[in-house]
This record gives sequence, structure tokens and C-alpha cells, in this order.
Amino acid sequence: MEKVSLKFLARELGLTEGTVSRALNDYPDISQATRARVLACAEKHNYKANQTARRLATGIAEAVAYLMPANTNALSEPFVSQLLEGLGQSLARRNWDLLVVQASTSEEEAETIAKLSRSGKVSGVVISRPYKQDSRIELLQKYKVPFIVHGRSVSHSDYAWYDVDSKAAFVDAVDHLVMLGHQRIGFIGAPTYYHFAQMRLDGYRLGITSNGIAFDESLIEVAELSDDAGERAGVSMLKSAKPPTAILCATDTQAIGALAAIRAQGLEPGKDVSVIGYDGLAFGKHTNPPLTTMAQPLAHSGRQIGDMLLAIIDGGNPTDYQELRSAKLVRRMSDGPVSGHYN
Amino acid sequence: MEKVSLKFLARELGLTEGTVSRALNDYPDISQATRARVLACAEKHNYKANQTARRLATGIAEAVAYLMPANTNALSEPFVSQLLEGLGQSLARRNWDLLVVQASTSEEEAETIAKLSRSGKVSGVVISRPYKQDSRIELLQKYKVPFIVHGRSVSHSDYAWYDVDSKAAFVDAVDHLVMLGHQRIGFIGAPTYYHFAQMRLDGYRLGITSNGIAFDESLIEVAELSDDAGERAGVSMLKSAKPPTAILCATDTQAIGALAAIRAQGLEPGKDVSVIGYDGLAFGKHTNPPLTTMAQPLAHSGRQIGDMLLAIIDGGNPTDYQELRSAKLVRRMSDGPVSGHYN
DNA sequence: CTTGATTCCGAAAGCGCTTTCGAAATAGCG
DNA sequence: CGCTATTTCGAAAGCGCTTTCGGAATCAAG
Repeated sequence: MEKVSLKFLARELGLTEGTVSRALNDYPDISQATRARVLACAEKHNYKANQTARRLATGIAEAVAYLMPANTNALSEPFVSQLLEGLGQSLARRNWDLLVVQASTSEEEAETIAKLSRSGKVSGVVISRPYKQDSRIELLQKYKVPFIVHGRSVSHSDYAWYDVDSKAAFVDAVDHLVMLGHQRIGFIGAPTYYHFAQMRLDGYRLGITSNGIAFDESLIEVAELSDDAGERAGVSMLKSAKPPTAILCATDTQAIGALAAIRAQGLEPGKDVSVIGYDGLAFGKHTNPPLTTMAQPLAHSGRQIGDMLLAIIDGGNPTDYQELRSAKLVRRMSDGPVSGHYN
Repeated sequence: MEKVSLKFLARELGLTEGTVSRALNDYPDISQATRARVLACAEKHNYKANQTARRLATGIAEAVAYLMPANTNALSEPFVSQLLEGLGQSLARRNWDLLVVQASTSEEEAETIAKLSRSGKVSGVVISRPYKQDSRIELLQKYKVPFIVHGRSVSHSDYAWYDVDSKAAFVDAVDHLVMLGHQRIGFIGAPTYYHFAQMRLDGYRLGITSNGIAFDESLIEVAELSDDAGERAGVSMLKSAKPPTAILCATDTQAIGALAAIRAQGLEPGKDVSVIGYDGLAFGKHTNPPLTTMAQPLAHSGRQIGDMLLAIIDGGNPTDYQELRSAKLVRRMSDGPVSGHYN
């Protein structure tokens, strides 16, 4: 089967390659008649333009890269596939490609970004889970690669991002707990080089003080983003002199660990001590007990992010594309009124 | 900052583009001296070959596509990210790209594959979760695109695949249950257009009969790949005249649903009725009770699959790359000796 | 010092497409 | 019917890299 290229079509049609190309690309200087002929012929031979050649000629990559978070954890990944799916859908409408790129160390990350920008194989990049100071963002800006951040860093005024207001979410969570009668509310945070971790801690803090509760440093633990780390933090907190009656966790994954910690202490999560996580993982329905969580609207975020990135690549001003969504409480069974257990 | 291209380097070095290119690509007809000079200069200016141009010139795409399963489900996705990660690592060693492509309907899938093969933007494809008769496989073969299947279809003799012997796994699971004293073992299967579903059903069946147990059709339900479907299947099974004392599920996701079904009947999973899933999802540690499962060795499967695909692209014979791994039982708390509940 | 084999590099074609430019053909208009 | 606009297409130059081929220079050998 001969390769069906532009040349092939041109020969077939008695036209020139250039003409066929313009017909296919809707140039205005092609008569309706020949355009129709060309289209028909292309259809007939199932012609697909060689994307590589096209890219080289136009100079536009028609592809976008997703920088996969490095220290990926089996329990926190659903968000990756969700995002990828949405991104893919968004790009597919233009027939663009989605590249998945990863780098484990941060030097590798820098190298990867440099390569990405220099090799010209993508016209945009999306990154996830930024640090407070994120060198990836600086690099992307330096190299002038259009990009969008899923999340934000500390100074997020001069680039595009899509984020959920987790600070507000944690204020809400504290309010909810206080309403249930809790006064000693613990917080299992994430390493604060993650900006989201700082935001959630800030939200927790604000919630506490704005409810007139004395802030107690000993009620805060920081843990890595895993169930085990969450569990360790949970036991340490529970074993303290004045343990909390409720625990807020920066992520669902940690919250799941906290649940285990509570049970390990012979207590009943949701009754003796409440726990609320953040993320809204579907899993949460099946933990023991089902996990109450602040759910972020993940559903179409990928689509959204993709569309925003495309708009920027098209020349949009990055700062016009900053979107803050809000999370909402989904109550399952891990929260409840304060119990008399510790009194 | 001027674009640093081959031309730029050539000018800088007083050489010809062709020469610089050959130096960079380790051609034997370049003296060590000039090769060193070229390398140094490239390094100094942080040169990265324009991948697009390179692809066009060599005719090799240096990229591989992963066809993302369509009806993706929040609970079953960890395997996608795992796979992607491994694939990425494998490809990265050659500096190849990983494309993620998706299609929701099967017509779209055909279209996607056609486009993929015609547009020449990838030199290989990996697909997951094949059907018994999988048109994707046929198309890939027809278009002569190197590919590898994560899983197998019915006739899997003439292409490359990487699969886990889930039939054997289910035999093992039945054996295990029988050893615990179970005789009435239910099976929640998946739609049998999935080949893996057929395999697991076969394994279950074989396990039953080889243990000398009378095969009882009423102990089999088929459900979609979701927790809810698993739960529905579970209740229906439990409400039958002679309910099982143990339930085997084709996937962990369904098993999680089955757990819920059991509890909904006022019974205690792992005690009144055992359940064993398949997949080895990390999340299973946190279900109620923790889920016993047949775990597949997902850890490096992505790497493995990537390496195999590369070998095929390099001219390897696809049929030389068929690898069957085995799953192993990881006992958590959802299985136990048959209880007297129903007796 | 000549000859033939080697080593090393320049020249040039080409990958398959896009896009600009100009020329030919057609149409519009007085 | 002549002349200027329009429409429609062909010609050709790239995009940035690879790769083949041949020629100049260097080397070893006679």
C-alpha cells in the first residue's frame, strides 16, 4: 500500500502539493469546486497529514506536556488520571497531542523543562502541585513556554493557574467541627514546601482563631503525603497529653492513615474522634468508617485547564487565566459530635 | 537569544551542518578532535536538537502512544498512573516521548488508531484491558504498527503481550477458600467481553470443579467494573435461597462493593462471609475490613512493557515478547474460615 | 616519490508539509 | 471591447535535521 502523502494526492488529482495543502487547510484562495474534489480524494484514500512534517513547517508543536509529579503515591494518583483524561479531551478537539513527562529529582526537572523548551516539541506545559517557591515555574517563565499551574505558588500573580481554595475549605471544615462541639481540633499537615500545605494550614489556623479557640501548637503535626505517614502523625497526636477530639488532615490519604491511628488506639473514628480529610477521593466511601472530606471539583478540571492553556498559547494573557474554585464538605461517617470520651 | 540550531553551531564552529550532526550522532567518520569540539560547543550553548526536524528526517517518531482505556473509573485508575510511570521511565532512557491518547467509543478508537498509524507520530502503541475479540488489535496488526497489549485477547499467539495469569490466580483463590472450609463460593465476574473476565471466570470454575465441588450456576453474577455494581451483585447473591459463604470478585473495585453488600445484609465480611478480590490495590488496606486480594505485580510492569515494546520496534519478533506473570495472594482481613452463620 | 587505501569533512538532496509570491485565467465595468 | 480587479492555482523556498556520496587531505606501503 503506497504511502498516501500530499504528493500522492496531488498526483492523483492533477494538482500541486501546495494547492492540495491549501485546500485541506481552508485557504480562501481555493475554489469550492477543487476544495470539494480534494476533500473527497483525501477522504477516499484516508489521508492523514504527517504531523511531524506539519509541525516542522508551521513551527507549532500542536502538543502539550503534562509534567507528572515525581513522588507519586499509589493512593493519591486518581487525580492524575482524572486530570489527564480531561486534558486529553480538551486537546483532542484541536487534534493536539498530550505528552506525559516525568522527572524524579528537581535537577532532572530543570533539565526536562530545558529540553522541553529547546526541543520545541510542545507548545505548552501544565504542572501540578507546585511548591511555595517553584523553580519549575521560574524556568517556564524564563524560557517563555506557555504554561498553567494546577495549584499555585506563593507569588501567583504573574502566571496562569487553576486552583481550589483550600484555605477557605479548611476554615469551613473547622467551622463544621466547632459546630459539632469540638474545641480541641488537631491538624495533620503536609510538608509546607508545598504551597497547598501552607494554604491548608493557614485555613486551619484561621478557622481556629476566628472561632475564638486558643491556638495550640501542639495540636499540629506535619506528615508526608501517605497513609502511613498520616497514621504515624495520628498516633503521636493521640498519645499526647491533651489529645484532640477531632483531626483535620491536609489530604484524604493522610486522613485514611489517621483513621487507622485512631482505631489503633482503641478508639472509634467518627465517634470518639472525628476526622475530616481533603480531596474527595472516591475511595473515601469505603474506608472504615467512610471518610468525611472536603471535596474538590475534580470532574472537569482537566478540561478546564486544557482550555485555559490553549487560550494562552493562542496569545491570551496568562494573568487573565487564573481560576479559583471552592471545595465543599461531603459528610460521610468520620465526623460527629464531640464525645465525652476524653472528658 | 538566538535560536541555537545546527546551523548556529556550524557557524560557530566553522563546520558544516552535516558534519556537526554526524558528530553529535556518533558517526564513525568524525575525528575525535572535532567530535569533542562539537560536543563542547553544543553543551556550552545548551543545544537540543529540534525533535520535530529530527523525526521528519529520520522517519522515526521516537514516541509511543498509550491508548487510555475509555470507561475509566475513579476506583480502578491507580493502574493507569502506575503503568504510565513505568512506561515513561522506559522511554526516557532513549529520550522518547510518551503520548496519552484516548477515545471513548469504539468507533473513535478505530479512528484514533488509524490516525495514529497514518500520521506517523508514534512508532509504537500500548493498549490495556483487551476484549476477547479486540478490534484495536486487529487494526494495529493491519496497519503494521508495533504494539504490545497489556493483557491478552482470546487468540493471543501472534502479537506481543504482558499479562498476569489471572486464571491461575483464581484457581489459587478458590483453593485457599476451600482450605478454609468454604464450599459455597460465589463469583462476581466482569462482563465477559473482557478477556480477563473470561479468564477469571474460567479460573474460578476450574478451581471449583477441581476441588470436587458441584458447580452451581446460581452462584455467579456478572457486574460492571465499579464498586456500586459489585455491591448490587453482592446483595442479589446474598439474598438468594442458598447464599455463598465466600465471594470471589473479578476486581478489587467490585470486591469493595461486595464488602458493603455484606454489611448491608447485617453480616460481617471476613467472618460471616469471606471475600477475595483481585488487583492488589493499595487502597485495599483501608477498606472495612481490609481486603484480601490476589495482587498482581504492578510495580515494574510499565517498565517491562516499555522495554518490550522498544525491543519490538527495534525489529524484534512480537511473538518473542509474551510474558505471563503470576499474582499472589495477599491476605488481609476479608477472608476467614467458614462460619456457622448459614448452617 | 608514486600509488592506493584511509580518514575526515563539505556539498547537496531530501523528509512531507506550509506558505508566500506571482502568473494565468476569469470576471467585472464602463 | 479594452482595462483593471478578482479568483484560482503553480512554483519554489523553506522548516531543521539526517544521510549519502564524493573529494581533499593524510597516511602507509612499494
